[in-house]
Amino acid sequence: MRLIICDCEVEYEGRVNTSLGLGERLIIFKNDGSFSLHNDNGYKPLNYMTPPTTVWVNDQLITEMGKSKIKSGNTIVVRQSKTGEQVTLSINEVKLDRQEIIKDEAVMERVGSEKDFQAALALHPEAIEEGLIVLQREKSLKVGIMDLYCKDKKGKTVIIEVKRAVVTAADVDQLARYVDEVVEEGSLKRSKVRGILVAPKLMPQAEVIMIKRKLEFVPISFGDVSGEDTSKLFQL
Amino acid sequence: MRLIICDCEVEYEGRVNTSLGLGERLIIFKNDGSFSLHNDNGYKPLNYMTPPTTVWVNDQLITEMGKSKIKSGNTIVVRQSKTGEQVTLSINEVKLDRQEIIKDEAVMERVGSEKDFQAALALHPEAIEEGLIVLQREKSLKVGIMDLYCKDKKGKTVIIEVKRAVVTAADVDQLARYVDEVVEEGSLKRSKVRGILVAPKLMPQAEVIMIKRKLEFVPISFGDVSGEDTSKLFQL
DNA sequence: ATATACATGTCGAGG
DNA sequence: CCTCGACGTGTATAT
Repeated sequence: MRLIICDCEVEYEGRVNTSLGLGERLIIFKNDGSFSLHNDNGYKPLNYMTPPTTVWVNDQLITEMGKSKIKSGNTIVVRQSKTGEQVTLSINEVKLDRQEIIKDEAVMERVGSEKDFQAALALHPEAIEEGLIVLQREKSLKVGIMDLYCKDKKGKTVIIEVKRAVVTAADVDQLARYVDEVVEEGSLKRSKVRGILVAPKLMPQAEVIMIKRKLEFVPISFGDVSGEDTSKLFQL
Repeated sequence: MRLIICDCEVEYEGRVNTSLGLGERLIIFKNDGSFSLHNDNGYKPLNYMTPPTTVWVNDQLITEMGKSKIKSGNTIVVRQSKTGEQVTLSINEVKLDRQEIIKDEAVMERVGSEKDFQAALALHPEAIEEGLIVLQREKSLKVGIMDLYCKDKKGKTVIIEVKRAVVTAADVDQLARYVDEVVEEGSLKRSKVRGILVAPKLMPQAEVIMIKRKLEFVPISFGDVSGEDTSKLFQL
């Protein structure tokens, strides 16, 4: 990992074009070829590049990032090998330049993803509705993959779409497509198939569409069904 | 901006919980309160926090980031003031610790956004279809805002949804909602209202829905209509 | 390689 | 403050 703090101008040419006048920034070249450029605001970079990249300093290809010299007046080009997108840096003054070796073998553990939520609901379908039985998780359809395929206590087919955060209009339409396909493919009556959105929150726009498409919403968050101490997850 | 390279363990408790065992990472505390933690892969941080934050070192509130001492054995807590989400760092060994002042007044210029594309299309509607007239941009509806409100040469109402990259299923549904509202609110026949997706590319799933909802797709990219040298934008 | 859906999505504009 | 839609979205997973 190479850290450079410098006064520079920056151009990006790719899916859009951006340009940034003179200013001091932190530049990070990582070992995997990723590049990012930060000012003093926000956790996100102003410009970036995903690997694989090639880096050129004054039209000279850099093979070992740690050994290249960078000084005032240099032009650095970071080029995405696959897409050809590139960032061009015009270096005015280098204020810090360090090559650091950071060793990290750890793998991040994560609890609370949508998959986790879905799994918890599959174990406790009664949290959604009394008498609900989960027949299959991640059932494939032509138009996508439904989260939970169920039957309710009256024997109706129930298709459940799980969202860890908020249900949007797009999510409702997605569920509506699943319900449509199940009705059509199974030659069922629409009244025999229910579609339920399970999430902590529903956007107003989504609610309108939900009602229009005769779908249902059950407000549950991961904490409600995870049981354990993982239940202290935040709801924004 | 404070840069710290250290061996540490990391926990995040918030919308999800994450934990990361011992390893060396780069930590960035920015002036606006944002926090991020990087390993040597990818331009994205492993953990991060958006402002506003408060930072605590061994339960001591830090008021000036530049002046706090951080050393082996310390516990650093970065807390999102509004949401309460927090990252907890257990510092094993500090390998680098620098407080840097970086001044950047520049504002990034950007060309090629969807707004730009929309504006170019409004100037050259003939690129979409001969005889098309743009009546209004960004026309408000109950269910959202349509990009371009037009009439075709036969006098039919045309609603256009512009995408700078790829049309997805969600985008088609979005346009379908707009068409539905215009038909219902204006008590029009569906056959008198057209919905057109303008974008460089259409996903297969999106095409299926498009056909089912009787919408149209016109393949155009920003470069085709921008005319100038800004036309060298990439299509992934 | 391509398509699909998730993300601690974040961010900014508009009401 | 909330809602909504764009983002150089990136990223993993399944096909």
